[in-house]
Amino acid sequence: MVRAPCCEKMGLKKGPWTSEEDQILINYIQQYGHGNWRALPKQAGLLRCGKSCRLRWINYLRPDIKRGNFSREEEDTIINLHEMLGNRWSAIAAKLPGRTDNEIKNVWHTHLKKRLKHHEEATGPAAATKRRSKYYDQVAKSQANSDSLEHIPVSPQEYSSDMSSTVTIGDDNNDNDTCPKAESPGNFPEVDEDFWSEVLSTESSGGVVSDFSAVGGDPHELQVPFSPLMAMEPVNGYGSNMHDSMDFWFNVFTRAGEIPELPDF
DNA sequence: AATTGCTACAACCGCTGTGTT
DNA sequence: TAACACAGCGGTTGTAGCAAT
Repeated sequence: MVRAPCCEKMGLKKGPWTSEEDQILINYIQQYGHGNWRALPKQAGLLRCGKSCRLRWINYLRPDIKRGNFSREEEDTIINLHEMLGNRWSAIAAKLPGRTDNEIKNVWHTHLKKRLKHHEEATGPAAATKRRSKYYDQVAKSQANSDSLEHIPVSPQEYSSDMSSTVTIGDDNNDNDTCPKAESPGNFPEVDEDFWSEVLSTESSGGVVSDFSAVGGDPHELQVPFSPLMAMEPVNGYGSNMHDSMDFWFNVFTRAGEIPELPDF
């Protein structure tokens, strides 16, 4: 079996879609659905590759697409989700009904990155880290208080609107500084290479790390409840992408019963 | 009015994950 | 189990439109 090229270069159109093409695609999908994108253009009579049709439908023609500018609330949500999820645009889009990953990615690169940069210039370079730590601090507090997610800030406004009151690294006078260790690499517990390689190999082989004593330590020593994102960072040194590791680490730690699941935004 | 530079966004490209044979 | 097809994802590019000069 020989794999066919993704796109037949010969005779297939590229570039901006015309309104006629849009209409053909809409009519076809409304009538037959889009079971097989690869076969769709031929059946619909379009000189496009399936990939192009899929992108056009998902990013532009789908009836549930929300057009127009992003609201301030949506922008805040993107910023905060981006802090937690990184460049996982589809995951972010899943939390914003009617918005596509492509659209969110564009908005991020054209507006929000700048907005965030200006904001951090005004509030200090560690603002994002503080906000992130504050979020996880509240997760930890909530778990300690009630074992529920009831008090976790689930809207961006709840945990970003009062950034001015967030903690400062090394500010011993700040009573709110409940999570200094998560912010200060110097206080982050030492974890030897064996731990991370063992965790990685255990999970990649399909296993679940539930006995941390077997791989080098007690999860409490890692302060996992306070800072799962910090805990991910050492993995970078082993060639993994930090953001792609997000699900991996949450799986590891939540299944180990150490932190609650992230709230559903 | 013409030119240049910038911004926003649609679309493409290459890669990865998953299901199927 | 390997090879493949396909869908989906994220990075990048191309270009239209606008503002500044």
